[in-house]
Amino acid sequence: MDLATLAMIMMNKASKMGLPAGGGLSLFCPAGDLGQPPPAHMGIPPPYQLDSKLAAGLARTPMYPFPGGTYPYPMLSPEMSQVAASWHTPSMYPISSAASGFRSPYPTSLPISSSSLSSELYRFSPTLGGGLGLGLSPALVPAPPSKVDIFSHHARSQAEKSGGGGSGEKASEGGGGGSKEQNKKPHIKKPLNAFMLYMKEMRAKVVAECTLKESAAINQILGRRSGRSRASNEPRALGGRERRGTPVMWCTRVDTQWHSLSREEQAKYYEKARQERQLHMQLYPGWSARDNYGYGSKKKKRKKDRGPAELGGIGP
DNA sequence: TCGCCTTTGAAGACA
DNA sequence: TGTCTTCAAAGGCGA
Repeated sequence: MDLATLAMIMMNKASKMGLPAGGGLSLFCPAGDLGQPPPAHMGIPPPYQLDSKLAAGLARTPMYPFPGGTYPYPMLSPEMSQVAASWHTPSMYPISSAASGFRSPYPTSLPISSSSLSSELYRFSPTLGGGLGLGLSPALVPAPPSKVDIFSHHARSQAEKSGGGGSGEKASEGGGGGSKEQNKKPHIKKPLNAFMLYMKEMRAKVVAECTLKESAAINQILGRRSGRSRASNEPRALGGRERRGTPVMWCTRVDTQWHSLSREEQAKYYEKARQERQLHMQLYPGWSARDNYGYGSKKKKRKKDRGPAELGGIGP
């Protein structure tokens, strides 16, 4: 990526930051002059990924506005910023799996080794977020954290994985109680998948066009498959809402279904999701989706418990 | 205040 | 290997 391209991305991002979410999505532009949504990395709101409670504590932390980023990407060094920006060039994936030591299912091309990541990146491990100036620009951080701090999250994660160190942090730190552990260990959220990224972009549009607020209804609109559950646009009640007597009217004012997107359009989001995963892996090496299993030990979705009728039996 | 609702996709767990 | 489960976002709403 040349400097001009990079500058353009940054300028676009900057301009988008002031726009309402979903703004500029030509797909719904009244003028309809473009007919193509903007690149997927253009319209995502500012980064946010940590648990909201934690995010509140980090609210004052300057974050690198990674285009389309979902995580609280810290203010990276100029070098890392360029790397992050360059990830938006197709086929440029910065991870050197051999060097970094964590899985990398994707081809790599950028010459980033573990040394180039070094503390510049690892210092932003969420473990450090509490008191070590997470996200502060390097210029504002008087002294880099110790090596132990830098790798604490990674080390702990690895220990937990290997089973060594005994049930890892959950047992040693949590002491059997999940809440205490959560207070100590920031909750690193999963990277968003393609559909989630798409939903994030389109939500505002659906809210505006359909005057809907309920996320369940919005998600249903965005994710519905044509012919899957309904042949027409008659009002439909959500499962739960139906039980509660609150039918959700089907919105016909926008055509926002994920499945109605062209392959190219969907590919943008898949690509973006892939970049998100790559960045997530770099920011939180050693993190595993398993780490979030049972987070809060309350959200237990049990789709299997739902009746087949609720499941639709109308899947693809 | 907590958890459900709803969607797709990624990834871990398990048989 | 295939299937199942959980979790990501989001905000309203019932318990």
